[in-house]
Amino acid sequence: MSLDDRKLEVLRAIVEDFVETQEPVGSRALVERHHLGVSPATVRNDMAVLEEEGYIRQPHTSAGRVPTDAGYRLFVDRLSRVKPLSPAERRAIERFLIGAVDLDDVVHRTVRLLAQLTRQVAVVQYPSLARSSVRHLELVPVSTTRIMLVMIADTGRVEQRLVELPQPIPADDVTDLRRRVNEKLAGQKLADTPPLVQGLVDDCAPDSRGTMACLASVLLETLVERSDERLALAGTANLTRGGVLDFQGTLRPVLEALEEEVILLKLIGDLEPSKTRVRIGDENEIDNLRSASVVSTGYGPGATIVGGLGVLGPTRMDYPGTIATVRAVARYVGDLLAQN
Amino acid sequence: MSLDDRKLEVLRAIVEDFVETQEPVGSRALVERHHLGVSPATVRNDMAVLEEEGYIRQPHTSAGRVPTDAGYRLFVDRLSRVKPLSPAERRAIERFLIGAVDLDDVVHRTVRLLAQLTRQVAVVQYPSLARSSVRHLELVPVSTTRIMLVMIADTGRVEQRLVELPQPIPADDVTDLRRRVNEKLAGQKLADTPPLVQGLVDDCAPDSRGTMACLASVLLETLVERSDERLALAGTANLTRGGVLDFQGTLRPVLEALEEEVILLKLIGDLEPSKTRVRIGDENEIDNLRSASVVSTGYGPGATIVGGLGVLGPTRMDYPGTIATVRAVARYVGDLLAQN
DNA sequence: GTCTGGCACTCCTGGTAACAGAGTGCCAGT
DNA sequence: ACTGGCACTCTGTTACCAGGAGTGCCAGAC
Repeated sequence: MSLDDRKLEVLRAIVEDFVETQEPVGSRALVERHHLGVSPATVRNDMAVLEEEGYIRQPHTSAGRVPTDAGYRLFVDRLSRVKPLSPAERRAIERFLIGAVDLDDVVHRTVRLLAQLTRQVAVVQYPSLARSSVRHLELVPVSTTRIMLVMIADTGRVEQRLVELPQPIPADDVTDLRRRVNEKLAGQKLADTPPLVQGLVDDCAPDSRGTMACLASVLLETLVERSDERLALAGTANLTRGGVLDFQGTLRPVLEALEEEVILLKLIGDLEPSKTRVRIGDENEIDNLRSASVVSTGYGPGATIVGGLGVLGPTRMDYPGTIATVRAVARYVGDLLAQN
Repeated sequence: MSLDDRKLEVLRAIVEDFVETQEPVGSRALVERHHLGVSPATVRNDMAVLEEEGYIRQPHTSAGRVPTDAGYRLFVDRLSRVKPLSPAERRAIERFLIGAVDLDDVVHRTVRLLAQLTRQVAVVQYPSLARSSVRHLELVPVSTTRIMLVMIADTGRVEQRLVELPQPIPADDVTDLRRRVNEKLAGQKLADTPPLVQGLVDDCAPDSRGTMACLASVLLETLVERSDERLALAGTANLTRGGVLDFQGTLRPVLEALEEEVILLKLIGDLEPSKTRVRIGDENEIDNLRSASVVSTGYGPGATIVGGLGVLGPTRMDYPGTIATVRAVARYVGDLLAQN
């Protein structure tokens, strides 16, 4: 059976009230706060159906109703319009992001901003290397048999690794090496580099091939394979809002999950282009986060995506507002990156 | 009046029992668990004195006694021997730290190790720039009027900043600039560089002075003044051990404080050479941490100190064990850095 | 068919009272 | 200087009760 309009309206009212008050909502309060034009008894009948269908439940007999994960899901998918941001929020975003001096700063400001605006835990992934391109590769002789490899990506990220050489190398050769490497790789997407790196070794004169091979392996390992996606986190203190009620009594599992970078990356990493993703409660694959919801999206200059960002909070969260904020921040950060 | 030996012994017993059980300890339990050779009544008299002196207190009339901050202080200063680490712990440290591939990795492993061993929140400061020396400065032309400045410190830290030039600069001049800058600064302690940087500008030919001044200001700003000491954090989930009892009911202020890098740096940053510092409860200047204790120390290769590390937990913590662990980890990390 | 008012029922909440247990302070006695 | 004894105080638990909120269901109205 399908739910008629009024039942959906009742569900929306329940979600909105519960999000606001944090308390199970009963039929009387509902008709009073939202002018539904029907009596409590009618609402009760609707509620019975909604409960039957699994969208709401009662904590105990004769308590009000509380949305289930499925209820939130329906709410998000069909019952809510994304709230436009207030001018104050827009201003806050702009004020926060202009004046960032480097990439680190951008990421840090962004994550704090996001945490502050949504009043939840915010996560921002650094622009992913795999999706960036090489701006420049620098080779710095540290000793005769060691050079420091520094890669600068177009997003501003910088990565460095020490390369141990099999044999001493004269300074002039380093210059030559630098030129050759840059000619081949500068401007290329990192994801496209592996065959090019291989080409570099193949094109090499036999006497310097050992050195180049060595360099190449570090290049591959560091810049491509090693998926050390960094990220920034802020707003954990927001978990304590709403007392012990959210997260079924204990922050423990949530805090644990937040410490695992791998988990966080999985959370905000699955990016579909320009789509905001909402995972509600049980929809999270991570057991520790079964009592939490995650709103995430990708960001990047223009239409390309170089990283993800998002927020995590109790399932009882203001989805429309949060989604709007996450999207807006992502867009601003993308624009900011595009300016470089 | 001074406290005689038995009173001190009673205090020690109270601290130890309370740390273990988390419950106010009464006179009867005390004589049973520690063979003090006197009756409960006697212990009660001693307790009355200890309370008079401010070392213990009763949560309410006719509850057992609980140590005050002053009590813990006395315990740490005079009543406890630093516990030697168990062989298992030593092995854990070694196993954890070997295999670190770069500085980032070392710091991350260290902070997790520390959190795991002490079962508290761990903080590790990256090797401070101010205390490091310059290994190499690299200048990378990004466009004709922008160059990327990359500094590599002897601790392995790398910092980069973009420099906007007042006028276009030919590639050869960049090479020259790089040589001059390195000749002057490579190998110098960062703290010593400001006058040297000034010297660079003064020695410059007038036509390139504008460029050099520009570079110099970024150098000063970025590498010296900007005290963007980074740090790593782990083990926040440990705050939830001991239920809501520790931290007087709410993690809120503690989590907030942990988000402020400035605060954390202050906590573990005040380093006196090779001394372990213990701040107990109210001794913390930060209001949010009045219910917490911090054990911190400096680390670095040999006798020099390049950064701080430490742990934060409830005042009710195992001080001897924690102090021992913090020291041991700091020493191992120092040795590790010395190997580079 | 759909909605509504009424009613009995369930369950949570808060307050009170009673009680056992733990711990103390103090005092007189060794 | 220590100890046993005793009265006192406070907590935590349990039981109980009344009040309130909310439901489910049913018979009747539109």
